[in-house]
Amino acid sequence: MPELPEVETVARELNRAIHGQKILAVETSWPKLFSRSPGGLARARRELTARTIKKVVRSGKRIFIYLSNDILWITHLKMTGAFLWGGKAKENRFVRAKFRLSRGTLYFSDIRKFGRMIVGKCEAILKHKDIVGLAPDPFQISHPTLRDALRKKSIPIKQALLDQKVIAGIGNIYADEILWASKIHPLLSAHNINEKNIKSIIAHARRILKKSIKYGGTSMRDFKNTKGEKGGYLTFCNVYMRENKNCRRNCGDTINRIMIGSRSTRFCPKCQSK
DNA sequence: GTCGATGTTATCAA
DNA sequence: TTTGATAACATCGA
Repeated sequence: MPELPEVETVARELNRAIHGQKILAVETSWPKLFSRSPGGLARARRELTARTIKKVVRSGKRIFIYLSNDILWITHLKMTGAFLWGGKAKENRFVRAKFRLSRGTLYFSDIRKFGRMIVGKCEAILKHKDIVGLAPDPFQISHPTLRDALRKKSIPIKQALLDQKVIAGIGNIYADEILWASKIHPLLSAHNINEKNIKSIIAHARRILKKSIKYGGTSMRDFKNTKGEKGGYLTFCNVYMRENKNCRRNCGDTINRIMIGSRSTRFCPKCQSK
């Protein structure tokens, strides 16, 4: 599910809901959730238990939870991971872990079990191979940084935008939306991108992602916020899930769907010329 | 029942 | 360096 706007939505809600609380216990039926955490579940549980939650923020597509004692707890939701908190966040059969906090239980639900958490001393976790080398997100990245990263790639721009070491936070939905807004063909080679393209990509990415955050992200099937509600951005999508429909620029053409790097890609052949 | 597709990404072989 | 396949999993719809 979750790309930058969805993860931002969750991180903000989580920060409001759980900051200041203490982690009393960690219960899970899915130890693999911590398979990429140094020392696995056992050590993660030791690091988490009895810590106080200082703040929750988003970095790229990941949720960073800063705890007392310089502990950092990072979660990647991957396709279907979701944190659930409060009223409607009832237990469901996809709950893989429960975090008993001072004022309630935080549930981690994950239908496809791709989600992963890593926990440890902040300094060490920031050097973890999954974390080190990640690029800035569209709000942080500078024009020269993105230009240099793209220049090194001879892959289609669509694929480059999905590379978290080029620019973080963009996934399949927003890559297509950003390219449509920028009138760039998704197969255009990344190193053929010009200065105007870069400027356009950054500007549209910021505008689109900001608006999606405002509407709580895009829900196709599974994405839910911490209250179990869907996001409202899908109706604003111009290409995602709109194959064979009219281009919203009324150019007369219809949205096409092709595969790029084994990901579905939607675009308007008329507006997005090579 | 079978097949293909789904918002992500790590890993490995060619 | 890049590409494609595969794997991690489960669900849904045709």
